[in-house]
Amino acid sequence: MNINQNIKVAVDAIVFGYADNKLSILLIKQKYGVLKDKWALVGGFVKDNEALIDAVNRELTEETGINVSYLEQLYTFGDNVARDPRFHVISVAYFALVNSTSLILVPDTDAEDAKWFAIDEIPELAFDHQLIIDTAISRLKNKLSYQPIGFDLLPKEFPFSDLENLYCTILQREIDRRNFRKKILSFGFVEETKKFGTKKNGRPAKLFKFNKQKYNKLTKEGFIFEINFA
Amino acid sequence: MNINQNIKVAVDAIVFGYADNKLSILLIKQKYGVLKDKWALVGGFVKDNEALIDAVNRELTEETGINVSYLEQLYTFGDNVARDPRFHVISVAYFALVNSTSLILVPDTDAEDAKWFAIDEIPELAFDHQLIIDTAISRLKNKLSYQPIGFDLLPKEFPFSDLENLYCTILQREIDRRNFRKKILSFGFVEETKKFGTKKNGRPAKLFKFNKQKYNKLTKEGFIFEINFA
DNA sequence: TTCGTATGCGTATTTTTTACGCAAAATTAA
DNA sequence: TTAATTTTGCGTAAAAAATACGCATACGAA
Repeated sequence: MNINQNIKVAVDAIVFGYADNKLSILLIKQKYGVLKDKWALVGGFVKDNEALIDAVNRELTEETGINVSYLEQLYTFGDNVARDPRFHVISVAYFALVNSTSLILVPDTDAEDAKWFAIDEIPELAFDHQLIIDTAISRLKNKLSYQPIGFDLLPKEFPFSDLENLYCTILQREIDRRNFRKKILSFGFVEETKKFGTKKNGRPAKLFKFNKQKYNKLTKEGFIFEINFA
Repeated sequence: MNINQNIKVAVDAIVFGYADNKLSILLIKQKYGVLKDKWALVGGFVKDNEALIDAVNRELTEETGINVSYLEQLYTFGDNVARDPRFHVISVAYFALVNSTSLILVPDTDAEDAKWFAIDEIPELAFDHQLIIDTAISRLKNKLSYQPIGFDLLPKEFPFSDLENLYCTILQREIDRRNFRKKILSFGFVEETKKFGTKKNGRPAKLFKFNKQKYNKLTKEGFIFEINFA
């Protein structure tokens, strides 16, 4: 069998972070090529005999040095054959979350500039990266309701109000504080610690933590995570 | 920028059909190459400057001549770099449904042999195609509960018991006939026709049909499809 | 006619969701 | 110091949805 095919394979990562009641995405300023000075997603070409997931992790390390707490394949973009003006490239996009204590960026490793952009302040992007981001946001919104990924955007220990605000912010709707708390606690895998958070005013809040082992155990027993508030 | 990359891009389609209370997948017998006589998914290499979705549709037409009623991207398999023994190939897998009136196969177009295999009678497959199928079945099970794709596996008009059995078969659990009917009908987009189905015994059943326009309209108004029975 | 089988409609019970009142513990303003 | 303000934490009642199940109906077959 003789195959003559000249399509390049890239990976891109949409890295989400959450801080100060805002959802942000990590972007890289291109330093070379026709796209110099344009912002783009973390990503690059896959190497020969390199697994896709290894390629993403490599790019994440090389370009940002950041440690993601969640990573999954999002979608493969390859219906617009002219998405890259240079040649035919398909991009396997990945969806990543980092917890808010890891939000500080290390100095650039690869002579590139990485920066967080709030979701509603994304600059003009290279390629079809805005489409990719829109897809990722949509996935994040959906997943939040049937998978406990919100915890991957928070520090290990957090006050309940932070979790609640995270849901409000990302889902863009109001939530009844008391019912939300009741529901989450009824699951049994969010446990209180003995610590208290320090806030400017108001009653000090107990800090809680997500017990992943317990969540996994419950899941194996048939528990299905689901949060829906009208 | 100079890129030297030698990765091939393929597409594969997992085509589901439903008949006689059984879920089946369409497979193709390989006639050439090292994998001669092995069964494989519908698929092949993407052409230069060909959109991924066009490649899938082309392969579906060339290899099966079948008309799918639902098609979506499933997942891109590229973590096992040796999944194809010949060279580095990543495969963008698609998930397809055909309604049971289109289940009859046309004579082979491309000197290839296509055949339906019940989900529990899949033969040994080429490449990592069993893994791809497992992923697809898992997706089908999930989607069935939050998207009305069951209708894409049935003929235009069907008795309620067929829909109910489809859910039982795919989700592999019992459903209360009466509650299931009540719930589906409460949605408002499954309408009764004046026709009656002909069965061997028992009371003749009204035929129903899925009104897609109505479903789309409700969805735009905020309706969210969901079926969950314990 | 009677029996077996599958359809079609209804109602009661349980569980979950939703709405919302209010005390407690802190900071800030008076 | 005291009162006002803010945020947390707990509870209870009403509304809605899920579940369980009874039973008449309509056909073919014995």
